[in-house]
Amino acid sequence: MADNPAYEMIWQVVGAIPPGSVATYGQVAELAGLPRGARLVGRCLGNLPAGSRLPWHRVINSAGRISLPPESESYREQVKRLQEEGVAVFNGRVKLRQFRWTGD
DNA sequence: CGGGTGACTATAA
DNA sequence: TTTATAGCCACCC
Repeated sequence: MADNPAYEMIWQVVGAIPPGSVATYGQVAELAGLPRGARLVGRCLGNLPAGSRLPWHRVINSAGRISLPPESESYREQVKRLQEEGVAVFNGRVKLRQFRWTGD
């Protein structure tokens, strides 16, 4: 687990994003109680252990784009998973960005 | 303690 | 629409 309690909040919020939907780093941070913690969310996801079941692929940046280097393996993984959930992605840009929130 | 870094954002041009 | 700038904050030298 994390030493930083904020990480657990982030994990909880990210894990609550329903399939077929996406949220921005800033949105996740705010819901986690970290109004300016967008970068922390990015750091947190970057620290995720391989094999984590957290749906990190549902988190994108405020421009509605995937925030990973297009040539990276993680990028392809994210696009693949999103498309499998029915989220349209075109050249790194996510269409249908319905920030559905079931409210926890 | 200081400086650099980055899966971020908002704003301006 | 794109690029440039400036804030942001935990983490790592």
